[in-house]
Amino acid sequence: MAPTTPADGSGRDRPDERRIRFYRAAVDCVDVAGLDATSVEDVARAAGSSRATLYRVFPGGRQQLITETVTWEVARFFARIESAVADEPDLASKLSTGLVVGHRALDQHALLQRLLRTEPEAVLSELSVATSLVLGAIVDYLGALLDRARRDGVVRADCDVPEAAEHLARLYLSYLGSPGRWDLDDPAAVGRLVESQFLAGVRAVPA
Amino acid sequence: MAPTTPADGSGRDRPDERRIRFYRAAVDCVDVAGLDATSVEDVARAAGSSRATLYRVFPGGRQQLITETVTWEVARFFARIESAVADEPDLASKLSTGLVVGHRALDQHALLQRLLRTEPEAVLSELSVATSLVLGAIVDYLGALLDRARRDGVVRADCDVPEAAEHLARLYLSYLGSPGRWDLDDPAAVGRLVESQFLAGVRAVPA
Amino acid sequence: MAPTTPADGSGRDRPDERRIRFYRAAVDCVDVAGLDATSVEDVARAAGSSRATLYRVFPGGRQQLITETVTWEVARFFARIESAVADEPDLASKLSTGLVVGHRALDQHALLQRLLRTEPEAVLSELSVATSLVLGAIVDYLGALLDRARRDGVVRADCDVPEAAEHLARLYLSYLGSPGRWDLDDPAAVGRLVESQFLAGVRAVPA
Amino acid sequence: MAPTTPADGSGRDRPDERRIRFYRAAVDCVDVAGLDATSVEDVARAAGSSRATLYRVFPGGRQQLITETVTWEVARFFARIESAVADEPDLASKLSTGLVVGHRALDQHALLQRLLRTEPEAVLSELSVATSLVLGAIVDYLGALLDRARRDGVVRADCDVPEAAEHLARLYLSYLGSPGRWDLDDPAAVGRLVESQFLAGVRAVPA
DNA sequence: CACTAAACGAGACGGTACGTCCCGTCTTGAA
DNA sequence: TTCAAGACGGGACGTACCGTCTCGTTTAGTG
Repeated sequence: MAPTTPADGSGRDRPDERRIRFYRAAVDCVDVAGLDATSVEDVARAAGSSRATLYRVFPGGRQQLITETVTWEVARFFARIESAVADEPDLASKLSTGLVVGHRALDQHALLQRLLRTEPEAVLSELSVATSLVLGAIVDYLGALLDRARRDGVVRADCDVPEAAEHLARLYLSYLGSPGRWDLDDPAAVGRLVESQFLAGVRAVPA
Repeated sequence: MAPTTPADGSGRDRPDERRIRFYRAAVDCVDVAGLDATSVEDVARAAGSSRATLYRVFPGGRQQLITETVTWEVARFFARIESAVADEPDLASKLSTGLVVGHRALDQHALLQRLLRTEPEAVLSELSVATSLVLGAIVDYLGALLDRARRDGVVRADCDVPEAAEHLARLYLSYLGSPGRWDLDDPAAVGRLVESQFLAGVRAVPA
Repeated sequence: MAPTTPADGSGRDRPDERRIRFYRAAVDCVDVAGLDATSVEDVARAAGSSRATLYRVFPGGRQQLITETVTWEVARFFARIESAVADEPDLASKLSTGLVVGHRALDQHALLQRLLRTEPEAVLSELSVATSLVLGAIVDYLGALLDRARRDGVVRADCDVPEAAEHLARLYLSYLGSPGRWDLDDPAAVGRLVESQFLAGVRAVPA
Repeated sequence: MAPTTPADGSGRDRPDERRIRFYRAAVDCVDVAGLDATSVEDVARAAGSSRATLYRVFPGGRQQLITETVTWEVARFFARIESAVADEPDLASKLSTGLVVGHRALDQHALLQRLLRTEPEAVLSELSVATSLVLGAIVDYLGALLDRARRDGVVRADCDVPEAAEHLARLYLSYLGSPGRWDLDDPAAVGRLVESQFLAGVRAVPA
């Protein structure tokens, strides 16, 4: 629970860094004690700051602090997935890897784990709020991929790209959130999942 | 904010009725003032009871009250959809009607609206918790429908029913939650959505 | 903490016995847990009864129960001293024995000890209330003794008996309550105390 | 029931003043409504403060507040007597005046009156607790007086001063608390009381 | 011996106060 | 000026107890 120290040794840091230090502190605290048991005082102390300063940075108080922190953390979560997927060559492998990596990251993500386990009632909401934004981002990302795939002939020419992208994004988030009968730790199973549920409708018929 | 009165004029009612009276009171309060601004006292008063009794009924306190209330309300929400869908003849129309009715209900549902608008951070979580249960229920429901549809020859014989049911359920919840580009108020559009995104993969090829 | 059982085996007993059973139960409870930590429920259970019955016996509730119990216990306390003193032949020895026995009884009296130690704020009051009554009783008792002593020539003939009796009673209660520099466990010291402080003014001058 | 205002107009005052403001508020409340009917909230409001602050000042809660308040009030009570007695020339008149003034003060003291009348069960206890301290203080005070009186030849040379001082102190408190047959409003009677019961044994025999 | 009346145990309930905790605001003093 | 430190009012929480009430059962007297 050591205070998240500033990046440099200087006493004062740039506003953004200070803001992020609060994010980190909030994540740490929630990680350890849960959301309800985390007070503004706790976060301020963990950030090596005082409550007064926290309220100066987040005039909206606790509410704003939590909201921004979750948003920030979710963004980092998906950014990590995106970078892991960047190297994959084609759409199918990007989807598969995205599911596997995302699932593993979710497993190892202490914050989300903690929250989903003990207080599902507070955090997933934020995540859900973020969902629409996230969905849009993923739709854009997949849209670009699909576009290229169609030009490459991997995807049916009559495929409505935006529609299909949204469809894929929805499925991706749905399976990532609750895998149901699918074992996302098994790459082969994930491959089958992607093939049968995600891409069945868009694959170009092999001549 | 009139107290939700007991069904009958008797002073004492059956335990279940009293519990449900608390549910109703909680829904009303959250409806009016929001979740964070709703105190245990408020709910007790709205239920025509006292705080002490509320704590006797819900030893878990505020947490238990909220959790049970949201679960109860979500159950009622889907029960309403189910009954609206009961009369529809086939799978496609059930799905379409389910989307339309569900979307409209969501629009008119003051509680969820209120919560999604002002405090997304608390309620969707509950909903998310419920999601797994809800998903399971819908999967079962659709599974039975698909089974019969396959026997009737409407669905491909080689369709993996459980897999397809889960798929449909996921899509249903996803589109219900955030329709994206689709206008769920337009039955024709919904028909196209169901046909192209939901059933494309399972339809028996018309001989 | 076993319930103080009725004197006879019958289920119902005379009202007075039941009342006294409540007194005993209250004394036991206060003895063990202190006054503030003793609830009406505790006393009722210790008396092998129910709260409802206790309220039927003591309509004044907790207040009445406590008041009556303390009064009863104080009466018993002084009654014990009186019986111990009954056998002593003359005034001086009655006073001495009364001090010694009273002091020892006070030491061994768990209730008063407990109360004086942990919650001086509640019990001595009752005792103080009782004081006026107790004072009167002791005055009467000592008045009779002095009367006879004067007739016997042990006490000066010009002694104002009521005045002297009150004087002695005051001194008795004062030294019993807080012995100060006197060791009430040492009979010789008590003898000197009685002689010098109590009786110096009333002794007949030996011819 | 107007809030006891701070001495100066400043918003913040010295800790001691605030503490005393709580004392005064507590005395006022108990004065008006009785001890049992006085809640912590009442005292806080009467002190122009909040419950939270009261608990910060008195971590022991209601118990500590009451105990300290009674101690403070008793000290003020005797201090008032002491100052009234300061001008009297000799021991006898100091005792007489002390009895008269103390009796009158007791009569006019709303708090003690109130408590002795309605809830003897709570306050006298505190007073009793204080008794040992008070007794010691009075013993010291009277001891000094007696010492000088003996040097002046007013008191017998063989008088055991500490013993006599304690004796007088006990009598003083006893008669002050319950005057019995003596009318403490009649200075002549008080004079006789002091002469016959207090000083008879210590007076130097007029040559 | 059955039958009624009263006493009792059990427990739910409203109300109230307690002590704790935390939030958001404010002031003060030091860097 | 900016920040840390911390006091303060306000308010909700969960707990505990009180005093009242209603049940259903047991006990004791009476026809």
